[in-house]
Amino acid sequence: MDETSALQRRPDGTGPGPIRRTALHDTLVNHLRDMIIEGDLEPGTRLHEGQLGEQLGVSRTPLREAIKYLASEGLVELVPSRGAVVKRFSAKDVKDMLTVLRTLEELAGKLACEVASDKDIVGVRALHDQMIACYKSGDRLQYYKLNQDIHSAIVGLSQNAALGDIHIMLQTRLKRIRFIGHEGPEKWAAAVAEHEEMITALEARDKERLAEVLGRHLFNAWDRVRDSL
Amino acid sequence: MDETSALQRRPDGTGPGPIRRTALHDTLVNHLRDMIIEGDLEPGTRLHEGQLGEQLGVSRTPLREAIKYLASEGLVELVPSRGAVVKRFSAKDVKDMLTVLRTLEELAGKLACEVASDKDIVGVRALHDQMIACYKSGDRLQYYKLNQDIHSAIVGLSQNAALGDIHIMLQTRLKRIRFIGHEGPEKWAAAVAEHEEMITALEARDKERLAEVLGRHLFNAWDRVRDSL
DNA sequence: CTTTTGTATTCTGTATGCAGCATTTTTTGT
DNA sequence: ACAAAAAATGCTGCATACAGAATACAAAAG
Repeated sequence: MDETSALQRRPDGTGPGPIRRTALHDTLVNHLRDMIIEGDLEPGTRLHEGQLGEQLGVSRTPLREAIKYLASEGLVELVPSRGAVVKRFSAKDVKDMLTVLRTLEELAGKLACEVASDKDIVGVRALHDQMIACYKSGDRLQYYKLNQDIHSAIVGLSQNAALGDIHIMLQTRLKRIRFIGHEGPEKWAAAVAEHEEMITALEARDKERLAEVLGRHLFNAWDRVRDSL
Repeated sequence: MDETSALQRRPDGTGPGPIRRTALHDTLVNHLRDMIIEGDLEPGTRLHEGQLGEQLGVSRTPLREAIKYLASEGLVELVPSRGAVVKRFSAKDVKDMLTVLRTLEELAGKLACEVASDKDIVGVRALHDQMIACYKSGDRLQYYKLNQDIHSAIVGLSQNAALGDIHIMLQTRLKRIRFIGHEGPEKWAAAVAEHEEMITALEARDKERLAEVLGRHLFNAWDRVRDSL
């Protein structure tokens, strides 16, 4: 087995040069976050510093720092004298998060209609068209990714940094849930229709309509995942 | 001036063993947060690990972990190879945060009217009465603290953990700003009047009214601090 | 006098070592 | 054989040590 862990190698594996271009801290945080989101580390799992560190090829010190960072993000929980465990979200937790997310996206939609430039709106439209293409070709994974990107992009249009921060945070906490919820074809179609409506409202800069669609979209999202909890 | 803060007993001290009941991590995080909020560490200041550690009587390792935690909270910024600096918020940043906070408190108010128990509402009323007493006696510091407590309490009534988390985070980021903004007597009176309205609406479980007052209250708060930026 | 370059110092980033607490296993008493 | 106590194991929490990067300083060249 290759002793140099994947963490310390460049992602694209291109030629020689500095092994590390991004700070190890960020890399570690991202990697751990992905492991949690993708279920490599299930909720309730203890984050074993020694073992995990060896597995990733780093010593305990930077690993602990990354864990503390994630704890502040709310993905893991720190238990005194006992380390960190992956946080477990109840159905109510998820519903609560979606309630907040809904309100925030409604706000973002309204702000976006007010302050976004035409060019930026065209950019979102482009993402949307890509997403539709993925829908038609049945590329679920890419669809899912673009879906998230679109929502983030709309939040970005609002040009409110705090709103962006919190949105990302909530999206991250929910990602693991959504990762599971694979809705059936008819629900999928409904979601796509909602997206069509969204982009139309945005292009028309119709604040109220956009907010309403965004809210409904998330409400339906809750409906789609509630069974799988 | 007491230079040695009692974060931890020094090993060379001959006194009885250091009594550590709360985890050092939490203590450090809270202490650093306070230092930032109260202006001991001004925006733009570099967090000097060696010096700061010696000052607080802890080694660099737990200090760094606390800093990473605060970085995730958004109070400090991590610059690769250069450590951490206290984050500086522009006037627009503050306005953006207040915009989000406003929306969240409106949501919290509506939810609170729906799900809060009568007993809990009585509890908020008690805080309110205390605060009024502080207003009449001119105790600004305690007034300020109770003010925050009331807002947090209303959010608490909504029984939405995610909402609570985010609210605390935004309040924390804004605390330092508010710490500066000392409004004059007439504005203070206006704020108190708004609080009276709030508690009335809450006791009547009047969702829309409570949301409206909370929103107006924060909008005015922005007016009160905008000059001092 | 200004600019540049080489050197020294300081600070961050990471690894390692040690002590204390938790938990589990073994031992002992009934 | 079973329960309780005691020892042993493993892990976390903190401190220290070391290496590399960045900055500050100084000397030399233009």
